Amino acid sequence: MTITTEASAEPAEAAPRKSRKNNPEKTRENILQAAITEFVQQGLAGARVDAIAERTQTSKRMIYYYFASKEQLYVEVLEKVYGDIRGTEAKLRLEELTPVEGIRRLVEFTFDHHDSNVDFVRLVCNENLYKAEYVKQSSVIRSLNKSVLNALDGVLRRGTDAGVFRPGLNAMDVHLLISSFCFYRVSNKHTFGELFQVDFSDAKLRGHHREMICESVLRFLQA
Amino acid sequence: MTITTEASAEPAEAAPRKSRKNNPEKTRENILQAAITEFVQQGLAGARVDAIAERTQTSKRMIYYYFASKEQLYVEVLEKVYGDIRGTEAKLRLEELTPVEGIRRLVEFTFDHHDSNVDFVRLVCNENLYKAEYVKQSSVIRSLNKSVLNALDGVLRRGTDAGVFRPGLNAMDVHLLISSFCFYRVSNKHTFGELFQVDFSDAKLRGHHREMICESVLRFLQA
DNA sequence: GTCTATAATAAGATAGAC
DNA sequence: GTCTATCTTATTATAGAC
Repeated sequence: MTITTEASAEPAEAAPRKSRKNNPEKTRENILQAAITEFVQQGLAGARVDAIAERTQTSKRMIYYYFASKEQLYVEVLEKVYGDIRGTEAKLRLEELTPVEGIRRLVEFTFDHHDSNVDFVRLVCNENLYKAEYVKQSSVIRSLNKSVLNALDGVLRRGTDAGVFRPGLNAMDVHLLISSFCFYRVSNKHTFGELFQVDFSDAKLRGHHREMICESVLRFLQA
Repeated sequence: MTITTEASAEPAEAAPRKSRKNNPEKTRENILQAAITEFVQQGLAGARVDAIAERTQTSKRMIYYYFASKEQLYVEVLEKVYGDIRGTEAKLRLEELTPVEGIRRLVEFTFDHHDSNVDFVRLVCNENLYKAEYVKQSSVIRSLNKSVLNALDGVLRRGTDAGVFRPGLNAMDVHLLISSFCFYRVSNKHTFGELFQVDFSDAKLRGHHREMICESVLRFLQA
């Protein structure tokens, strides 16, 4: 009589079965990266599942296998891209700096972040064209973004207490001021560049804008 | 002998021909308006020619008859929307005001314009996703937008000469500062609103932002 | 888990009558 | 100039073998 023969026999037979390089994690990640590229370049409506598949080392079938639909894949792309920013502000350690230097560091960080993450900016633009429909679908995304306001609020308070910043300042207002400039400069570089014949990717202009937004914000806060 | 009989006979025969309400101008305009609505809501890739036709009092065939393709229709939509702004800045008569009041009027105008023209903002966003590809195709659009810089430059000069504004100011920088805030507040209201749980259409907040950008710009210019 | 082939449908563009 | 019907292609999604 053979008891539990099956279990002991399996492992030996499983190996020889042509298991090339079945790697679910890697395949999923591979699809996600390809999707980011496609969605960034084409938007949700413009993106083609076939095109995503072509950017992949796997097939279209796998996209549906892992993500069920184009829309759900898009939501996961959003979550990933938004997630990449999480915590980065926390690492700025603004509380170790003087209020003025803290603002300067935060502004410069925000500027650099947008400048070097065109993909993120484009996805957010696309998402606004959809009235944030997909961002709203994700419970993950909403849970972020609160750390920025807290950090900023701390710096503002210290500055006001020290008398270098005026009283009555609001963290969300200041964040809006900083974000709008940093975001717009990237999101609208093509139309603005065409209409006024300037090149926003020019390093010199970039540096000038970086300094400019710092000065602008600091003047806004000034007592 | 009958000389020029054809010309005199034509008008009488043309009328009885069942010309219901053939109005090329009106039909064209009708299509263009429908297209604006559709492109604003869906973007270029998302817009459906069938959907545009449904918004029309005419048929899909007419869209191709007048505009040849979806893309060309889109370009004409862009031209129309950009064109609507032309000249409006010129009517501001900034030269009649003090420099500070001139800036205030320009900022408030820009703010109000973006706030009440969400359609324009959305189309520009969409256009940036296409890297201004279609704006570049239009020779009409580029010819605009120069009046703003001239008007602004005049105010800045007068302010600097009067000693109320600091020297070394650049019109494009100031325009960028104003535009970015006014544009971003409208373009990103959905994601920003969702992430920070605020409603940008709230009248009170709107007034607050209007005052805020005025103050921000004036502080930036201050000597 | 992965592939190829294909179904089902949607969408841009056009034919041809009036 | 305008309409209805349709052609053609592209695209999302799935079936079924391995």
